Amino acid sequence: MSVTTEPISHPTRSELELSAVLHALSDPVRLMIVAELAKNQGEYTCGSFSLPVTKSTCTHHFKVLREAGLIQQRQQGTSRLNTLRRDDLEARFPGLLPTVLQAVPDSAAVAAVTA
Amino acid sequence: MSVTTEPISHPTRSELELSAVLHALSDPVRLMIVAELAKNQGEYTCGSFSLPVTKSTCTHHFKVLREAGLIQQRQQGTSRLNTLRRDDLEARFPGLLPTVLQAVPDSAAVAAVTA
DNA sequence: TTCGTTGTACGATGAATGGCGTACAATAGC
DNA sequence: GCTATTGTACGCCATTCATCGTACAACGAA
Repeated sequence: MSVTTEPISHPTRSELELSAVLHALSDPVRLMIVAELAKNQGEYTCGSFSLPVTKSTCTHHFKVLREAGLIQQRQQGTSRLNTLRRDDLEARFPGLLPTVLQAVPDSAAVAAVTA
Repeated sequence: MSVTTEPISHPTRSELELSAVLHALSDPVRLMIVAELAKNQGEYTCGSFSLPVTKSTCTHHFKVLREAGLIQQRQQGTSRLNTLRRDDLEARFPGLLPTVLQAVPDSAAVAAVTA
């Protein structure tokens, strides 16, 4: 990708805010992303999700998720690898992520990881 | 209050949507309201919360909470009594409400029930 | 009946949001 | 070196959102 030499910044564990996290999760597209990341452990490129939006909108959603502290992004070559910040979330808001994920409707599973 | 003869409508249990619930909870003011309602069992008038916003903004937030299915509103005289829809939420999204409430910072408790 | 209380309705406003297209930067591969 | 891939940046747009002020409706109490 590009990164334009800007370092990828993430909030620290203690900076995580409940409102921000809930807001990040309140969008269906972002909920799909998180649900997919949660389903399989590991790192996934942005492009590996088949989302119902364009590339640029995707970038936007990943940015929101990152800034809210839900995901970690790491640059590798031209792609950006995404990981769920399970541990940090669990430490700050115990049980929140698993509970929300359990409530995600299966219809959101349409966002299958294609790669 | 007024009600203007409009009946108060609520979504049914099966109509509750995760995104809407999370969105409703993603605002600090609404989170305070819900936290306060959760702390004490029972019905509370809108005016019994000391919130950092004006009356009209309050009305707005209570409406959002009601339309998302988080609270139940019942008219009694000039006031409107609010209750948390614990059972419905628990049935539809098990564990969600308790988990979120547990994550609410104490600073939100500033919104004390005055009456 | 006349206030005072409680809360809604409506309209305005500024900020944020989600969406898109285009341009381009960085790297991988040929 | 050239090209394809991956993803960001930026600008634009329409919509939603949180907030407020004012007006007013409904009811209780004096």
